[in-house]
Amino acid sequence: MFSTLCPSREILNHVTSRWGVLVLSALMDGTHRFSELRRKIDGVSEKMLAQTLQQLEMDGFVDRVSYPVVPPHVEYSLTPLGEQIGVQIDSLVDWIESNLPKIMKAQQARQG
Amino acid sequence: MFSTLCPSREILNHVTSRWGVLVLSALMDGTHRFSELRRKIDGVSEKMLAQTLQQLEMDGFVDRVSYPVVPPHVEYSLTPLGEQIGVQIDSLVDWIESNLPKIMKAQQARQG
DNA sequence: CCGGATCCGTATAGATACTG
DNA sequence: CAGTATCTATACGGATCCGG
Repeated sequence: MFSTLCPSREILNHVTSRWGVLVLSALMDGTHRFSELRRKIDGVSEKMLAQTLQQLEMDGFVDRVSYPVVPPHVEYSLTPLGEQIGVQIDSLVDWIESNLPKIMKAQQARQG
Repeated sequence: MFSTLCPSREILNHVTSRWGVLVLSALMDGTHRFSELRRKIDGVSEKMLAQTLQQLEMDGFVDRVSYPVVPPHVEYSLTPLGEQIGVQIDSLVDWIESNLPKIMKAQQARQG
């Protein structure tokens, strides 16, 4: 188990953050604009989306391309590194979705 | 993309929480006592460890066995469901660890 | 003594309103 | 449209207490 404040921990915290997971998963479908991501990721605020995208960009997982037009046009996509970690994330998300019935049933059994 | 406050989101938040990831990963090595986990997971406070273990227990990923002796003896282990999701988590953690050099280099390149 | 529960202060996550 | 500024909520750590 690696130690506090080491780089791995920072990366892990960014990637597994509440919105980091969903952003990476969303970008697995391809390039998206800011507002597209905002609509696609239910419940995310503008601030958290911007912040999460900046973190993932600094970590080298997300590529940001800004076109100098008005109104602004910015496109986000995964870098090769981002696609690789996106596979891991999607695997986790898919596992939860497909095993949700089992999980719920296990929760219920524990209640009784 | 599933919506806010749906069960999948809750599970995902627990599992990918700051300490949830590390607890699941630690328990992949087998049964641990509370204090063992506390030592193994660098930087976790007693409060957050207890809280995280309770969440994961309620979700059906962690099994808690308390022996009525003095001093108290409590053992934590993964349920079958927990082991399955632990595999996903470990896969993610391992990927980050083994790709850390690449990630750091990508970060550096972005700085220059 | 171990495994928590509880209270409190602070740091960060988060929503809302505003700007270029 | 794509963000920032400002404000509020909650996550978190630390100290303390407690029951077995």
